[in-house]
Amino acid sequence: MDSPSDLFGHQSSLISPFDPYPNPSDHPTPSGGGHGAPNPSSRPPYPLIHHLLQPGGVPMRVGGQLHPQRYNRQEEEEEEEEEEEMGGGLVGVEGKRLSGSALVADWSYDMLRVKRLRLESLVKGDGEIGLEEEEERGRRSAERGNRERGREERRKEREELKEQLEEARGRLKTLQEKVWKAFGERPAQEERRKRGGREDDGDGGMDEEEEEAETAEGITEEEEGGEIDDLPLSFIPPSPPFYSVAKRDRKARDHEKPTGEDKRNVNGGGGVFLEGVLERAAVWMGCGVVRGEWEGFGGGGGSQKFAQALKQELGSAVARVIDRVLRLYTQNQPLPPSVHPSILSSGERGDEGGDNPPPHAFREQSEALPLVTRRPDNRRTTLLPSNNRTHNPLLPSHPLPPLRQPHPHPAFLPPVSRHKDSSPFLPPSSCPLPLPLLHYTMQQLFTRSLSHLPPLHKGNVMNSDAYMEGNPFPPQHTPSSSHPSFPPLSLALMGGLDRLDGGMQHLHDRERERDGGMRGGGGDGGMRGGGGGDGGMDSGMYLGPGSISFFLWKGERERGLSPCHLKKAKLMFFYARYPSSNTLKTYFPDVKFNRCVTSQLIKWFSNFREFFYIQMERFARQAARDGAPCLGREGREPPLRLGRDTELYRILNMHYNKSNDYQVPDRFVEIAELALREFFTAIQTGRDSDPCWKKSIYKMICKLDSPVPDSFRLPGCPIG
DNA sequence: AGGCCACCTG
DNA sequence: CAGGTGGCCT
Repeated sequence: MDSPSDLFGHQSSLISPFDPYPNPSDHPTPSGGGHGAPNPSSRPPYPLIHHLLQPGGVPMRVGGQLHPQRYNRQEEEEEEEEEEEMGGGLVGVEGKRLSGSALVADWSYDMLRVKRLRLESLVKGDGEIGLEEEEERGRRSAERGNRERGREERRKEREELKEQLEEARGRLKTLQEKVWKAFGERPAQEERRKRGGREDDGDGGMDEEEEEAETAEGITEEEEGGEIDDLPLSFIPPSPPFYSVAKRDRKARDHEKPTGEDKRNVNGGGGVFLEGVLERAAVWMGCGVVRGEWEGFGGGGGSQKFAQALKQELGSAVARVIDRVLRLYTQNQPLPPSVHPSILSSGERGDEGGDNPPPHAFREQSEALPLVTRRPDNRRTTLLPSNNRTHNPLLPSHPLPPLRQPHPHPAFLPPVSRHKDSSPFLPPSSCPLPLPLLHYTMQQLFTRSLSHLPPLHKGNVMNSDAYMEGNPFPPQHTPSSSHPSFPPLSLALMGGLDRLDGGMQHLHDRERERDGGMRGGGGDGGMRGGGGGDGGMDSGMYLGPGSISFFLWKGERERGLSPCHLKKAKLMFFYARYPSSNTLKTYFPDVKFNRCVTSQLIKWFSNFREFFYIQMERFARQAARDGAPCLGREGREPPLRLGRDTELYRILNMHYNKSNDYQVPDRFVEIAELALREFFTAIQTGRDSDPCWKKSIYKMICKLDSPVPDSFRLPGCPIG
């Protein structure tokens, strides 16, 4: 079952698989009785924990009695120890295994002691019965005394816990208010009132009476189990933004956790995000307090744990909010005055920045969503995907359902009709819709997100936007082995949460290392561009000290390429025919890049291009020969148009989108048409006799890479 | 020299 | 889709 340590992947069983006596029930119990009990002396009793078995070494054995509660407390203490170990990151696995073994071993030890006493009493004859009874009476009396002392101690503990609870409540309240304040939201009281469907008194928070009653009644094992059962809500790992409800549900099933709250968080208004965050944090805290895990907020471990819990929940929620806001922003946000539309075309023209755009705005945008592409001459140029929202690949090319796009904007009309007459070397650039991500503070983003969050939409055939909604993770991303990490974009924007984070410097270092490698230009010369045009591919990904990199789960980037990555690469080909190695690194965040992997990915795209060009040439020749009956419906489609009902379209879709789970972007259709016409013209004019006749076409295609949707930054497979 | 490319081949 | 090769570029 989940426990607070789950959150950090430290749910390592308290019973070590290497423990020679993994299951206490395997050992003779007092009630089970019977002969043939294992002789403690014949099996060296728990050498690993021998020192713990020394007198006074095991606090839970009170007066030789078994105290389940004490065991529980011991267990909790050990959990705390584990978490402290995690926090410090200094204690290895052995330490945890040791504590788990100690627990079992002590129990076994007590069992054996009782068993031995019973055996002794059985072996002794009737003559000794009187003495035995005397001893037994004395022992019982002592046990009664011990029990009473135990009760007394427990009562004191409960009182202490109660005090700690009160203190914890106060601190939680303070924290909550700080959180609300930080996000400019309504006060906590209002929040609690709204949440208080089950709370009649409007007192908010957890039901105090109920909770206190629980605390006062003492903590039985059953109640402990109940508390633990409540935990999962608190320990749902950070879900990736755009994680579809269906996938979330499946994921949640894997976690054996209820999903209602998460669904609500996804579908509901933004306020519910924080609601869920604080609620779960409160649940966490409540559990921790009731279970006596905390030594008070000032006790170090407790406050740290709560801070981490709160941070995690906030991080998860904020990541979703940010991504949703960004998506909404690309749909609805008018052009801010600080960003001039011209930067779009300049960026797209490959002007390498230049002096045109307002430097700060330009840089910030390019930091957010630059796109590095490459020319056939092996040079790179940095484009500005965020400015290319005219062809916003985040948006479906067809009209959205009303709920998804309540305020249609002319800029989002299908781009085909707009650009078909433009020069093939000048990518369409009308009606730019920049994305001034970093002009908005966290608070602004959050506030905006709270105002209008449309419900999710999921269709059978996913367009790019739907992809963003429902980016699942490949089957191999099992909950135990991998938790989704946040997309870098969110990571960059989530730095505001760092204040809640203490350290995790080693993770940050790893993140910085990754970032440095990418920003350093990868292996092939890096990016060009003057002015403030390019801040590097991942400038927006830089993570400050103690940053959100905390949310990257260990091992996330320790993988090579999988069939899912191939699939993703194919889908990515719709946007980028010539992705740079930096681009690949950006959009395959769960892949550990080395020279081999990079080459592999580049080879894939090389193969994709090869197939693409072969088909283009083939159909162009066919069109030149037969008058293009293979393209478009005769008499209705203009010549050399790649209708979605054409054979070429079918072939391309079959190759790059075999499972048909992705709608081919209009942009790709445009580019295919363009390539088709170029091949066609070259063939008709006889240029194809030139051995280098294809190069110009390649060069053209190379310039037409589109921004890859941000959703591709998510790790794993794009479509389930 | 190393990276990336198109091209060829299996 | 992978392996190999040669060309081009930095």
